Amino acid sequence: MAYWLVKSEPSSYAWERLVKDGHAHWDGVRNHQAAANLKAMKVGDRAFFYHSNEGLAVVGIAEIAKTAYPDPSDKTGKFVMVDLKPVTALKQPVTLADIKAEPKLKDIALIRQSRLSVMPIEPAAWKLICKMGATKPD
DNA sequence: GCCAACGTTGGC
DNA sequence: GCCAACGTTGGC
Repeated sequence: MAYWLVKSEPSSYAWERLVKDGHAHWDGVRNHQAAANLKAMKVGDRAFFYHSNEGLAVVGIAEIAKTAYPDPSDKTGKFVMVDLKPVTALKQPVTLADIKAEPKLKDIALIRQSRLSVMPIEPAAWKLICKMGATKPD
């Protein structure tokens, strides 16, 4: 199983809405690196759900419910989307400040490539962030 | 609201 | 194919 982190602005699609809906279409990605990460996702992979712009924290864990398929909102036909479903909220959100304050996490893509919206997470970093969020890794 | 990072576009 | 201009993202 692989681990990922996906970003969303709460004003466009918040964690609470994913929980309420029970699933989400992760569309709208228009960055090739992010799209490549989407294509590498497999059903059952886990992804941290990060709130950007507002909140600035990892708030929950989602699971990949469907692998990449063409994004109908993309007229060029080059980009893809996946489906997500909620697994659990973190008992305690892990903020960007918390992550920056942890030396072991200083090299994760969330910090190194601040604009990337879909990124892989190392298993060690996954476990650590779960621990910081007082939540079991699986 | 500002600005840094960075991807994309278009002129040459 | 280079590079300046411009647009977008996201932290502060």
